[in-house]
Amino acid sequence: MYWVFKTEPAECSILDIQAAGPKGVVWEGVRNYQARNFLRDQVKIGDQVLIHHSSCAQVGIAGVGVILAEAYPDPSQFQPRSLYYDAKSTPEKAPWVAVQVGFVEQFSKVLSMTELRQIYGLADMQLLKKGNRLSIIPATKAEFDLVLCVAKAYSES
DNA sequence: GCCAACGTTGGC
DNA sequence: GCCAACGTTGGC
Repeated sequence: MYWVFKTEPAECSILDIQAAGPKGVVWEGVRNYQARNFLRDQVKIGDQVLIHHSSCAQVGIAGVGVILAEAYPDPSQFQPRSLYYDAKSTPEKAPWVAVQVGFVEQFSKVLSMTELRQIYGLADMQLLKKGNRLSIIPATKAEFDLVLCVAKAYSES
């Protein structure tokens, strides 16, 4: 499948994923049940992920990642010092999961939402829908390919 | 910092 | 299990 993962670049940017090397980064801190369900049940090894930078100066899709490891208990839920600590989590009953995300490519330019909205074929993309707050969003192959195509067009211009 | 759109909580 | 109040997300 194809996905859009939202991240705050101050936390984990496309460059951080690149810097992490072949092991990739731990995609942790998802604390929304709908997003958790996607992560736990449907995100599979080899799935490709559009990395979307949010809450920052340059909001938009910054590059591509790939799933290197499927859902396992999110370590941050057990760490009292972590922002993502969940006092109710126990090793027996751990509701939150993490995956491992590896680097594929960084776009030559962050694709903003206004730019993407202008692309014929992306009109129905969930990421672009008003009020969308999910941090793990499924995308279609057509949408994924189109976004890559737009990124490529920019890199050649 | 505004505010729309959700998600979560808790009294009943 | 309803629903109002409150909290959070996130683009702008």
